[in-house]
This record gives sequence, structure tokens and C-alpha cells, in this order.
Amino acid sequence: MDWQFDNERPIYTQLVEQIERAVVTGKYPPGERLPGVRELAADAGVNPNTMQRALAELEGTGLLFTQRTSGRFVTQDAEKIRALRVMLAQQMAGDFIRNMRALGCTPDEITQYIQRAKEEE
Amino acid sequence: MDWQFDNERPIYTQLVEQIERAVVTGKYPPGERLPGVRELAADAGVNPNTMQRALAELEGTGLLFTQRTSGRFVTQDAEKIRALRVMLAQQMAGDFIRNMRALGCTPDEITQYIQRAKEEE
DNA sequence: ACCATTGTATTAGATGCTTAGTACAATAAT
DNA sequence: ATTATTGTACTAAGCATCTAATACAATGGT
Repeated sequence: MDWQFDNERPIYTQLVEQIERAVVTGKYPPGERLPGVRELAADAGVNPNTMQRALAELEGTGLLFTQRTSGRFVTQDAEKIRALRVMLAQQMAGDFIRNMRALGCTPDEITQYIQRAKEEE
Repeated sequence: MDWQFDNERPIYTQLVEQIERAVVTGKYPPGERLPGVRELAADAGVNPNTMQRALAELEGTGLLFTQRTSGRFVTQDAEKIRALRVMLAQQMAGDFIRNMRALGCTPDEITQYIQRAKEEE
């Protein structure tokens, strides 16, 4: 997993996002066991405490669950995962539109910028 | 001006963004004088130091300039302002596409989410 | 000349994030 | 039974952000 951080926002927040992504894209399938906190932390290059904090949040939303001494697992509720993916995508699209509008962009202009950005990838 | 903040990122960063928006949307035309630091800070509900920090950054990019004791002004370079608006829009569109791709969205899927988000505003 | 207003600088304290280091509880594996 | 591995908890330190309060320098308006 290729972790990547900016220093605009707390690392634990970015960890949450990137683990969510790994789950909704199927990199960690439903029911699969995650590496341990220490291993994940070492892989991401962060402190175990910071990783722990991110994982605890993901447990709070029910995306992960813990079995006390055998490790952490992705929820087996595949529907929940699909729903999360849709929710995240809607959220991002909504935020994007609002932000573009705040710049004074018309719907057509937004479409043009999107088109351009797609071609550049 | 209706300031709005989340607590995900530093306030001074968000101040920079919102002032940039006010400029590129023409709310503060080229050459126009801004309210003083204290007034802006009071209006935004933040500490004058924090506002000062945001304004100093905007000066660093040349969007604003200071006349020692009469106040701060928007640059008179209208082309610079147009260029900034385009830059911000491209940046946002690029980030958006990358983030949607990271969620596993296809180009068509992205288009659908955009369409949906536009209709909901 | 005077003075209110401008931007700017400085110090101190509170809070949150991150790292480092250590320790403990529970259990699967041996 | 013992041991290694799991998640979890705690303290201390460093750092950035933000607020609060105060002070100073420069100048436009009177």
C-alpha cells in the first residue's frame, strides 16, 4: 500500500481516508484480516498511536471490527461497503460542485474543467 | 462576507482560500481597498493575528499589496486574477478526478455523480 | 502639530497532533 | 504451562495553531 500524506490535515484523518479507499476498492475484501497496528504503522511510516487512532475511528463507523487478540478485520457486510463508496463519491462530487460554484464557475465551465482533467490523467 | 470554517484544516489556510475566492469572483475588484486587519478579523470571528497571517500569505503571492498606513489593496493586475481563478479551478478539477479514481470510479461513473450533484444544488 | 488609523511585532498561554517509549491484558500457538 | 502476538493505555516531550493582550512605526486627515 502506498501511503501518501500532505501536511494540510491531521495524519490520522488521512489514514482513515486511505484505509477506507483500500476497503471500498476491494484491496481488503469483506472479512479479511488487516495487518497489525504496528505493522501498518511501520508501513505507513507513522507512529503506532497515530495508526491506532485511525483504526479506532474506522471501528466506530463499523467498517472494521476487532477480535481482541487475533487482529482487526474488515466488516463482512458487503452492502455496507458499497454504500460507503457511494456516500464518499457523492460527498466528493457535492463538495466539488459547491467549490467550483464558489469560484464563480457556470455548469458548462465545470464540465469543461472536468473534461480537461480527465484527459490529462 | 459570510465566513465559514471547518476544523479539519488551519483557519489561516481557509481564510486565504476564502479571500482568494472573494477576489477572483470580483467581490473585491482590482485595486480596491480591503477592510483593515482588525475589521476583517472581527467580521470573520478570528483573532487579528490569524487574519494577519492569511493576508501576509496573500501578499506573498502578489494578490494583495500593502500601503503602509492606508491599508491593503487588491492587485491592479486583472490578468493575474483571471489566471489565479483558472489555476484554482484546474487544481480542484484535477484533485477531484484523482480522488474519484482512487475510489475506483470510471470516467462514466464520475460523469454521473457530477450530473447528480449539479441537479441537487 | 496632533491624533486616529493603518500594518506589524512580540510575548504568553491553551489546545491538538505526533512521536517515543513503556507497559498491560487477552489469547492463539507451541 | 509458556510464549509470542494481538489490541490497548499511559506519560512525556516537541511542535504548530490559535487566541489574547500589548506595543510600536508610519501617515493621512484634521
